[in-house]
This record gives sequence, structure tokens and C-alpha cells, in this order.
Amino acid sequence: MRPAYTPEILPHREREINSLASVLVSALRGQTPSNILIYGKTGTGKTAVAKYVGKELQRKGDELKKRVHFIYINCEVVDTQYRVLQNIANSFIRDWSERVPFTGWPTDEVYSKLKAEMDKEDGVTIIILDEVDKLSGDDVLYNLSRMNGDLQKARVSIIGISNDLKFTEFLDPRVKSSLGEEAMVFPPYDAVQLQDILRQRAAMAFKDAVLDESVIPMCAGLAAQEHGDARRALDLLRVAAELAERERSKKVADRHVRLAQAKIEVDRVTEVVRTLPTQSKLVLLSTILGEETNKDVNQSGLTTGEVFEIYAELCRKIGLDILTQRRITDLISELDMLGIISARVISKGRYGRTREIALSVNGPSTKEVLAEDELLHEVVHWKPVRRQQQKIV
DNA sequence: AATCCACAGGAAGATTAGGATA
DNA sequence: TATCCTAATCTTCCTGTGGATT
Repeated sequence: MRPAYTPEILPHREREINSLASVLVSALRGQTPSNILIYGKTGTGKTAVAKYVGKELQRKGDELKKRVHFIYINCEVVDTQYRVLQNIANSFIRDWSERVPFTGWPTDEVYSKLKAEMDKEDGVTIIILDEVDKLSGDDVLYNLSRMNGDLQKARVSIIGISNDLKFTEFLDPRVKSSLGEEAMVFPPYDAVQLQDILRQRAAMAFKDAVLDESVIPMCAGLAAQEHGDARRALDLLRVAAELAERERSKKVADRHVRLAQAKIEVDRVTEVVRTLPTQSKLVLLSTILGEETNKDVNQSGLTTGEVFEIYAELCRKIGLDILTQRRITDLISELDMLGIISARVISKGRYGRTREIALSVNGPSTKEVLAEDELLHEVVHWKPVRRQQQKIV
């Protein structure tokens, strides 16, 4: 049930598998397949399909005695030019003493080593770059895409995977044209398709009849509402089962799914808040504190100015530089996009135009997470002093 | 209809951290 | 190891604006 598991059968991705395979089969005839870009939101099976087709191709290649290599790289983990090249090069080198070290070599030496090794091995190499958009600088892509010109015998083809449809807009036009020779878009799953996926996995993971009938449709439905993310659906089912197990329940019921949904959301928020930069944490804390005091006075609608004042006060208390209000505006937008606060622009007529800021998560528990930060520890329970209400003269 | 508040949010430049390169 | 580059962060300066009030 875990996201890392890649199943053997991918329901409702036959079309994608076939079209990807039809581009790549030319590798079996010794030709160079086009480079491909795969787009799709999270949990639409991009990685699974790419890995699956890659493995199949390698298997067929072994049967036909054609050399087909297949390398998977997650660019979120391996995000610099050096490390990408190093990774690819090392996948060709058996002997540990020959391997490219983590650091020390000039980048172009790694590049020529890689070329040498590939030519020695011959055949077609398919490189999957997952999360290409996380790669820093487009040199890597440029170098890899022009590699075919530098190689004597061997050939490479690149499969880039991205969940950002506008990814290529910021790319060097040369890279863009060579990388985007073929583009594929993976559509999100609908609720019915998600049910099939869940059923297939559930059959492997659970004993018969431990799931209430409605559990799978419910997980599928909830995940379908959130852009048809299969990973989300599986998480829901897994967490629901874990919760049921923990309370020694014989069956997994709707109730557990609902609890699971709440737990996943809480975990997500906790994680996001914990990893926020200090300044953003302060802005968030200011919002919480501001909302608390506003509630006392029964006056709603926290404005940018109010949050900024509380923020500035907090900074003074703990001796941190105060950022400008312009910057705080942006930090507020970021928190809004992360979904932990909501900020919408409203007009108060004569009294200006501002954003109305409200917390969209639980205040007290968020404070606890913020309190884990040493710097903030002493101010989490501080109460801002209400300013005088502005008099209308 | 005109005014004017309290910001929103764009443009451009300064600063800085960390990786690339010599 | 020194310095050059790049990307991210932050500031300064700015123009724009919805609608209650005048």
C-alpha cells in the first residue's frame, strides 16, 4: 500500500503504456527513440508507467540480445548537473574502485568518463528524469540532449517527467525542441478508475472481507475530488486500515476513512509548518495571535496591516530583523497558497483595500508546532495589545 | 461624481548563499 | 583555494483600485 511500491499491473493506463512503448520500441531495432516529455498531476501514474515500460523494454532487449539500458533518476533527490552525470556514469561501472566519486572531479571529466563508458557498453540508453523541473540550471538537460552528437556508437534518449505543464516555457529553446520531440499528458483518474486501482491493491494487501463494502468507493470518491490522485487514494485506504488496526477493530469502516482523511490533513499541515522559514513562521504566528485577540473583541477580519504590526512587535521581542510590509505581503500569499491561511482581497470602501486574512487550520495545535522552534518559544503565548479603534471624525 | 483610504502587487535593483569554474 | 555565476530573497519605489464617504 505504500507509495514506493510499483505494481505489475497498472489499471487504466493501457493507452499511456502503449503510446510510450511505441515511441521507445525503436530502441529494440537499434535506433534512437525520440526524447519524450511526460506531464501530469501527482498520482497519475507517470513514474509507474515510465518505470514499467523501461523494465519491459530491458527484458525484451535481453531476449533479443539487443543492448538496452534504462536508468531512473529522481531529480528532486539528485538535483545538480554533477550528481546526475555521476549517477548515470556509475550505473555503467561495476567495479567499485572505478566509480566516479561524490565530489572531486571537474564536471566535464565526469561527462567524458560517461561518454567513454557508454561507448564501451554500446546500445541505447533510456534515461528517465523524474521531476525534471526540480533540476537546478538547464545545463544538464542541454548536455544530455546533445550527447548523441558526441557519442561514437551508443545512443541516449531522455524521458522527462514533470507535473508542471508550463515547465518548458522557461527552458532554453534548444533544449526545449530536443527534449519535447514527443509530449504526453497523463489525465487524472476518475472515481471509478480509482476504485479499480484500490481493489487491485486491496486484494494483495488485505485478507478477504476486512474492508466494509463502502470503504473503497469512499476513498476513491474523496481522492477523485482532489484531482484524481491515486497516491492520495491509497494513502487514505492505508491510513484508514492502520487506524482500524490500532483500535483492534475487526473491520475497516467508513468512520476510519473519515478519521484517516483528518489525520492526513493534520500531518500535512504539521509537516509544512515545521519546515517553514522562520520569517514565515512569525507571520503565521502573528495571524494566529491576531485572530485570538480579535475574537475577544468580537471584531472579525484581520488585515495585512494588523498582521504586519503584530509581526513587527514579535520581531522586536526576539531581536529579529523586521522585513518590509511588501515582503510580508508576499509571505502571506505563500502561506495562502500552502493552504494554511486564507487571504482574499476585499475593499473596505473609504477605509481602503486590503486582504482579509483568516486561519484555515486549527490555531492551538498549530501554535504547538510553532513552539517547537526555539526562537519562537518565548513569544507563542504572548498577547498583542489592542490598538485604539480608529475614530471616524 | 469626486475623493481618498490602505493597501495590492509590478518593476528593478541590492544582497546573499551555494554551486560552478578556473 | 579564489572568484565567478546563478537563483533566491528582500528592499525601494511605484502605479493602480473598489467602493464608502463626501
